[in-house]
Amino acid sequence: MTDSTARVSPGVPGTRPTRQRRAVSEVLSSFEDFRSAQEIHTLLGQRGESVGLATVYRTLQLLADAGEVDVLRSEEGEAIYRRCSATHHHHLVCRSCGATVEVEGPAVERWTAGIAAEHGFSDISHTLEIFGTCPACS
Amino acid sequence: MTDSTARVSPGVPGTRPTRQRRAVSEVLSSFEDFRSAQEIHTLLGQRGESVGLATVYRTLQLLADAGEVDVLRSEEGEAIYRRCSATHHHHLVCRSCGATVEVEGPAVERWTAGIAAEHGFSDISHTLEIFGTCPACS
DNA sequence: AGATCGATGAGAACGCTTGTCAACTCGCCG
DNA sequence: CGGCGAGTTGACAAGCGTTCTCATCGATCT
Ligand SMILES: [Zn+2]
Ligand SMILES: [Zn+2]
Ligand SMILES: [Zn+2]
Ligand SMILES: [Zn+2]
Repeated sequence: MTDSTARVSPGVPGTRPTRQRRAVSEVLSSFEDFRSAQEIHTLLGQRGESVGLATVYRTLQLLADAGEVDVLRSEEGEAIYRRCSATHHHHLVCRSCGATVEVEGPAVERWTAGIAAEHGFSDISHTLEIFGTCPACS
Repeated sequence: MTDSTARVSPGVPGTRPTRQRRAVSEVLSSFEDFRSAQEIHTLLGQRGESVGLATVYRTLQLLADAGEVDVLRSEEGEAIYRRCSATHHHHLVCRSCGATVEVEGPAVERWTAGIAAEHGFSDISHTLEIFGTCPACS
């Protein structure tokens, strides 16, 4: 406390760059579509960069908390992950091939906020995903 | 087959009116909020209308397939159910007590359709749910 | 009533996710 | 450079929601 230097990074959990974290991060960067934790775990094994399943889950959670990946639930309830741009957005996903397009819409953001306020709800979050068949798959 | 009377109900699976199915249906009608299958199972027990957990799941699936209940996933991935109106709508759900408001918005419907068309996607569906804290829970 | 076939319930099985904990690593300091 | 300490890892077990299995029950039709 009396120390003048404010070291932030070291000493703070979840900040150490390890082989495993880099590997997970790289795999995420190499895909455009949403993938489950288990798929990522398998892919890592195939690449020869074996990483424990628990570590994959932990790393994905870190990345999600840091806002570096988007998490959403497949219709079966499985969590799927994808590296996304930092700003708030939603997704247009192809049901057949998984291709994903990030979409934005100030109008929708305003609408949800308005609806929530109108009913006195606070601390709002929302999910909005669009599913369809992409041109290539039609 | 050569019989002229077209009997639909008998012989078709998932159509027999039993005590258990009526019980589940009634419990659903007595609540305004989304509830998990397990909560419904517990509630049935408390009412003295004990129903097996597997049967609760089966019945909820039947009702969902028939469009009589809406199913959505809580943020933790659990499936939650609620008897809803027949027309297309979305939900404003309290994270803490489960209180639910059905909301509609032609603007949003138009927006999603527009985005999808813009990217050449066809056969569109969408999910849109708003989560927050209701006035009573603030 | 008897036959038929869907429906039920108890428990096992399943798949995804999280917890446990000893061994390990990275970064730091002497 | 070697040791120290806190964060990190991995194998495994445990947790949880959901589905499956199968013997038994019961609704409907004859
Ligand atoms: Zn496609
Ligand atoms: Zn949004
Ligand atoms: Zn509430
Ligand atoms: Zn809609």
